[in-house]
Parts: sequence; structure tokens; C-alpha cells
Amino acid sequence: MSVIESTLTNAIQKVVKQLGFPLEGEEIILEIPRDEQHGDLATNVAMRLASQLKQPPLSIAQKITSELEKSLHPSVIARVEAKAPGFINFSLSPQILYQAIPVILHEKERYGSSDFSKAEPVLLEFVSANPTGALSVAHGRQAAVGDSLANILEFAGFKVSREYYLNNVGNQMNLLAQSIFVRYRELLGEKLSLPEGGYKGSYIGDIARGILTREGDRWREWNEQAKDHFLKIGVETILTGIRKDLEFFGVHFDSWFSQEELEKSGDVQGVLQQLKEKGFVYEQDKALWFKSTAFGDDKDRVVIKSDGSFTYLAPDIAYHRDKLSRGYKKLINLWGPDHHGYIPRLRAAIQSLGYPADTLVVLIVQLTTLYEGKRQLKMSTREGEFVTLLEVTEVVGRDAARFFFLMRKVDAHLDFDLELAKLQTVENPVYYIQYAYARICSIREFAQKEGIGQYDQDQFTPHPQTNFEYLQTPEEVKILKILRQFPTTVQICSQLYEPFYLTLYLQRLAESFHQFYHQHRVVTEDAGLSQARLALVEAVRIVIANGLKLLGVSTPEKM
RNA sequence: GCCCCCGUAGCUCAGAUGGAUAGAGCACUUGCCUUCUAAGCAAGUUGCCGGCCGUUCGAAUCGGCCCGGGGGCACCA
Repeated sequence: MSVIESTLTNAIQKVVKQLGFPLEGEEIILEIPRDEQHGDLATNVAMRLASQLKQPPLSIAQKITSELEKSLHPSVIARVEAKAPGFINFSLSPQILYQAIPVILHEKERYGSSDFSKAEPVLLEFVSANPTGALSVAHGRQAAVGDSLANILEFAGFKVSREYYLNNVGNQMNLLAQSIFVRYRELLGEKLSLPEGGYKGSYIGDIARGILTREGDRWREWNEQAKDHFLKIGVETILTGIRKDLEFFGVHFDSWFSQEELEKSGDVQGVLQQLKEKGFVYEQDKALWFKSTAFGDDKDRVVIKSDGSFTYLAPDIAYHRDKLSRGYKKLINLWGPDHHGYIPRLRAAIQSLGYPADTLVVLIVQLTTLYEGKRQLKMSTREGEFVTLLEVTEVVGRDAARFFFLMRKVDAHLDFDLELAKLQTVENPVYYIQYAYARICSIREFAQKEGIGQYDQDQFTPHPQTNFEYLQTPEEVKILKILRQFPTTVQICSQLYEPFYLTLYLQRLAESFHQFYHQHRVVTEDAGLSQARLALVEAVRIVIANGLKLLGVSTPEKM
């Protein structure tokens, strides 16, 4: 909340108290009215008091308003107004609106960010796809959301690490090894069939061919180790591809956590031992169970199967204990919708280790369905029929791909239309925003050529005596109001873990700029006006740049 | 059967924390480039917010029941 908002809240609180109205511990809520006619900020206190006081809300609002008028300085709040059915509306003074420009130009790439002094370490784990094939579109959405969320949280003052959990142990790995093995022997002329659930994609054959080319027909010599050897090469090859795809997509991880190493370290047995001592695991039917029902799960869960091997949960508990031991106060995991049933048991595990339940935040990234126009594209990794993240990125470009993945709320289904994302037109919001940015750069270039304004490494620097009162038109005022809302928007995104609100915000900001641009010239005969407008559009440019950077979208100066 | 997501204009979707006359884009009709990028701007048309009941000053928003669509419910990962 900005200084103005908190000043206003305090003033209202004081007046309400002064008038002897009972407002027990309830905070004053300020909202931004949807309709501009209702001012810049509004409160509903009068309506909330109405039933207790048994008075009409509007008359309460009027009483509060007339008191507030005495205490609020007109250089901050230009107008206070009581309106039916009982809202109190506030209009910010132009001076306050103008203040935004020098603030933005001064803070530049930090505008909208928060203090780092209270930084709390957060671990964001996302993508974490099995190394059994290329990244799919679903992983792409997770990558886009996770990376952007990490940017936003960092900007909002948290210390964020991005981690990829490498699930390189277990059944899927066996299937991968066997699938490669089968293809390899087929290349040597044998007639074999893939195991049940084996991987059918052509990349498996490529890996096999690579092994054959490099090492020849030697698998009999390798004997028992043959499968391990195939697995090692398979995982390495696929993982290299995954890293490359992520890099191409512009997503970077701070750490890669290997399940294999976790299991070798003995941490899994260690954590189970710890839980045993606490009385949260027990033996039944030759299996070892975790008592997740003690923390609200529907039923207890197996951690060691009757054949002696771990379920997925056991190493996962150890993994999360490891995360916590590294000092993270908040663990945010991005999972696919197929894992939502898994949340209660992992949360139970966190609690059983003695941490508060809300230490773990699981964001379910809902399904993405690919369309090509009206045609839906079906996908399956096992069948080897799916559109990869790389293909999508190559076809529509990184910027459009990332923006499209963020255009819906995390927990809402996303229809991704390849044809739409390819279009470089109005229908494509990425270009709409980038176009605003490029136009501003072009204006700046023009002004610079005309010798108007001061520039520091191409960066426009307004004259200290710039008079912002030149900015009077509705289009300019609208821009100023939207610019002011950027820090709040970032806050909302970080609190709700939703980059999506930023995509909406940037579209609104770009729109307000395009409207202005069409109506008015920035560089005019009037030097004072030109200065003020150059400063205004420079502020827009900075905020668009900051916003797009948080989304992982580039800001081309020319289009 | 249980759990998660969704149902708002012809289409794709916004409407954080309950608020004022429910909004955009697309599509359709029509204007706007000798002037800093027309990838743009402006104007017009579009609604049983899936249904019923409840909570309250006030419900698209919260609760209950129902209908419809998608996904998930392992000693798989």
C-alpha cells in the first residue's frame, strides 16, 4: 500500500472514531472503483456501519465526508464525495498523479519493486519433468509460470531459488532403459517388441542408433551392466535436450536436485527413521506406512512397498526435508493437475516433520490444450505423439509462447491456439504491448534527432524544472492513473501467485498509450509540453519494460 | 462415490480481497495515415452471469443442492 493509501485509511479511521461510530477491529477497505466516474479510490465504511447504526448509509457517508473534507489536504485528495448507495469516493489531486513520473524516471528498473531487507528465502520447484522425453507443452506452461513467478517474487522482495527435481530413479527409468535396449537390438536385426508401457517415440531409436554408432555391437560384453549403461546414456541425452529447450525458452534453474543422489545419500532411510521415532510410520501387510491421516489426509500412505522398494512418496519426504534444512521458509511447488490428490500427503509429511502446514504451497498448473485453429491436437508422451515445447517455441516465438502461457490464471484450463499465437496482429496481445514499447522508442529517437530533451546513454532525462501541469488531457490523466497502479499490481501477483494479473495490466497500459498516441503528438512546437510528454511516455516505457521483464518477454525497440 | 478446475455477449475470455449502470478482444457495420511506427485509433450492435434455495444493506463473486464440460482418485511416477 502506498503512502497515500495508508494516510487516507488513517484519516478515515480517525473520523469514524471521532464521530463515535463503532468499527470494531474492522479495517478500512479502499478499492479502486471500476468506473472512473467514481473517483480514484473509494470506501464502503458507511454501508458497513449502516445496519449497526440503523441509519441510512448515504447520510452516514455524508457525515464522514464533511469531516474528512476538513482534514484532507487538497494537494493530495482533490475531492471527497458521498454517493448513493453510500460510497465515499476520493479523487487524487493532479499533483499526486504527476509525482508518479519523476518517481518512475528515478527508480527506473526498480520501480514497482519492494525492499530486500526483509527478504525471506523461498524455493520454487517447477517443471521437474522425468527425463524420459522432450518437454511438452504442459511443461512449457509450468516453465513460463514458474519462471515468471520467481521473477515477481524476487521483485516483491523475496529471495528466490529455482529448482528442478530430477526424477531419475524408478519404474519410468527402467522402462526407458528397456525401450532403448529393444531399439538397439532391433538395429542389430533382432525382432523384439517394446515392454508394456515402453516409450515409442522416435528419439528412443535415435539414442539407440547413437550408441550403436559409437560403441558398436558390444552389448553382450556388457552383460548385467548393459541396461545401466543404456540408461545412463539415455538420461544424459534426454537431459541435455531438456536443458537446451529450457535455455531456448529463456528459463534458467539455480539448481538441479537428483533423486538418485538423494537415495544414495541415505536420506530416505534417515527421514523414515525420524518419522518412526516420532511415531508417524508403522508396518502393516509387509509394507511401511506413513500416518498421513494424523494430519487430515483421507488415508495412510505406503512409503516402502511389500517388495522392499520405495514408493514415490518416501524420497519426496526426504527431498522436502532437505529443502527445509537448506533454510527455505516457503516451499512453492508447481505441479500438474494429475498430482492434486498428492497434496494432502506431502503437506502431512511437512507437518509431521514439525513445520507449519502453510510452509508448503502447491500450485496446480492446469491443463493446456493445443489447438491449430479449431483442431485440437492430442498428446501422449508414451505414444511419442506430442507437440514439444521446442516446436511451439520455434513456431510462435519465445515471446508469444511465454505470454500465452501466462494469459490465464494458473488454475484455469488454457486453450493455446498456435495459429493465433503466430499472428502478428491485433489479436495477439504480445505484439500490442511490444508495439507500444517500440513506438515510444521511436518517439525518443525522433526527439533526440530534433535535439529536444537531455539524453544520458539514449535514456531521456527530463529537465529538473519540467512542468507536468502541461499534462491535462483525459488521455494523459488516464495513463498517469494506470502507471500509479503498477506497484499494487505486482503486489497482487506476488500475494496470489498469479503472473496473470500482470498480463492484464500491461494490456491496459499499452491501450492507454495507444489511445494517447493517436490523439496527441509528443514532440511539438511547445518546448514545455514536449518535455512533459517525453517524460510521460518515458515513464510508460519503463513500466512496460519492467512488466514484460517479469513475464520473461523481450522489449524490441523496433518492430 | 470422493477430490480439483470450469460454466459470463455469436466466439475467446476479464471481472483479487462481496459493491455503484456486468467489461475487453475477435467477429459484423462505418470512419481515421503528406505529421514521432495503421502490428494502431474512434464510433455502433451484443447478456435469464448454467439452474434453484440461502447468507446480507448489497451476490457473477460466499454457502447448500442440482445440471453440464474437463481432469484426477495406486504398494505408478
